Amino acid sequence: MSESDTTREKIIVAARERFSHYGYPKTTIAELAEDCAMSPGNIYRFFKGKIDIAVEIARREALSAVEVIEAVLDCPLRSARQRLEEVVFADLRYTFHLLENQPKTLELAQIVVSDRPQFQIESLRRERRVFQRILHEGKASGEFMLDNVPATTIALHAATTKYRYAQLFTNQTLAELERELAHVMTVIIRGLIPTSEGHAVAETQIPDETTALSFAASAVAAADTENRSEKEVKTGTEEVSW
Amino acid sequence: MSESDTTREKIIVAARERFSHYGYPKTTIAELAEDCAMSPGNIYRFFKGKIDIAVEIARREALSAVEVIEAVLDCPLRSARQRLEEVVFADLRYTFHLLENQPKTLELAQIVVSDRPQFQIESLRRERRVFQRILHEGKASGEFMLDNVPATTIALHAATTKYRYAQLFTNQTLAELERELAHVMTVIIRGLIPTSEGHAVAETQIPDETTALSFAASAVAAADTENRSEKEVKTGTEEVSW
DNA sequence: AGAATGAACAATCAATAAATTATTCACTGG
DNA sequence: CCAGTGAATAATTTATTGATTGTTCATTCT
Repeated sequence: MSESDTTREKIIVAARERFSHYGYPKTTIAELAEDCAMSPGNIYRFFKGKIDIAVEIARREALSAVEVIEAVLDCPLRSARQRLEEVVFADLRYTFHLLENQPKTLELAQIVVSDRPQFQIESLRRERRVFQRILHEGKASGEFMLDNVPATTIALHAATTKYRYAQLFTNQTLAELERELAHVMTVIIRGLIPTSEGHAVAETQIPDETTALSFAASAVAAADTENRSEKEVKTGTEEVSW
Repeated sequence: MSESDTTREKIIVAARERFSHYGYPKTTIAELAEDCAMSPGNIYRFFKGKIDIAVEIARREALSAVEVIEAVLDCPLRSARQRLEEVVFADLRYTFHLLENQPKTLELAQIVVSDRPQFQIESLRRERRVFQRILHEGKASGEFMLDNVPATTIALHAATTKYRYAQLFTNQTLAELERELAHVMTVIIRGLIPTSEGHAVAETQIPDETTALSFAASAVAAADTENRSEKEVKTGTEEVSW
């Protein structure tokens, strides 16, 4: 068992080297086999296919990334607020530098996610757990006030989406993103800190789809028909924010 | 002038029809010319190139989308909070349905943005103006408390990034996204509503890059070398959230 | 003159062929 | 039996070519 484990490791090491140097697509099984001084066929005794080697590498690196973020929790910081801020900024900086310095890593991740969607879901879940732990501790200590820890965790995670792998969404600089994130965190933290008189602010209810927008849509439609002669169906608008 | 203007409109109408039916790439200038009963060369008296026709169409649709959102403001809603919620949910639903029903529209937008990055920046800016107006009104009426309207606008807009063209980032259903967005808005609104004793919660400061993370990174590095024999440089992690 | 043409040229795309690669499996040596 | 092989095959990628398309411009209407 130990024997075949080290062989497997040898393959992973060789693959990591080649993937990060030349990229996943340009690395061939034959090359990996040669690096490990074995035949191509033998690789398949350890991995079901080429993609599975990439999945294993990605899985390990995702785990170690969360470890980096989690380590912030062990650092002697004074408040839950500070922990939260540190973790979020660490995420921004870590992923920003990653995309900046290791483009092949992004490529690998995209390939893995594109035919193992579950991979992404699990990675995000792991990350959320870190958030949840901070919120939980903050609530227990009375520093934060929230009625629903899991829901707030999801909210926090979603609201900071733009600051994970930010270059996928924007071409702002890291400094600009940091300034922006500080503003986002200011609002969020204010929403978590308890008020002097228990919290009075009710939750947001999902508005009815027909309430305001249908009013708005019909108003615009009316304005539209005034000065346009086209008879085609309204197809909507564009502009993208990825 | 009026003559050449209607010719230009004729081209736009023909292009919109073809683009939405067959897509931008599969529509040829020769076809547009035929639709307009003119020669291919004549198109170039009205547009510098094929892409500029797409830009004009996208520009108009982006403007009319903001009109739809803006119309929410004219609807008789009671509070700034409600306006904010309506606008954000309208955005989610509008863009969600757009991607669901009009895939060609997304394609067009991506093509336009990919060689006119400025287009996206301006579209986002227009959208942010709607947010800013609501925040400004809410502040004036005393319903919201914020020291810095432009900064809070940016924060609000950034925190809701995931809910514009959500399918680009996730494959959650609309209902799931709505539930999530409600949580996000709950936290944000709580951060905007004034406390009984003027606001005491200080802004988030951008943490020093070295403070917690360097501590964390070295801790993990130490743990790593314990049980791994690879000598390669740490290349970071993956997992993507688009 | 201004408006429009359509042949000409360069750039891009699609189709196909050629080469490379992933994967399998009957086989070998220990 | 187990670790490993490498030639055979299936799948994918790359290269090549021919056709299509975007764009220009000298020329023709009106």
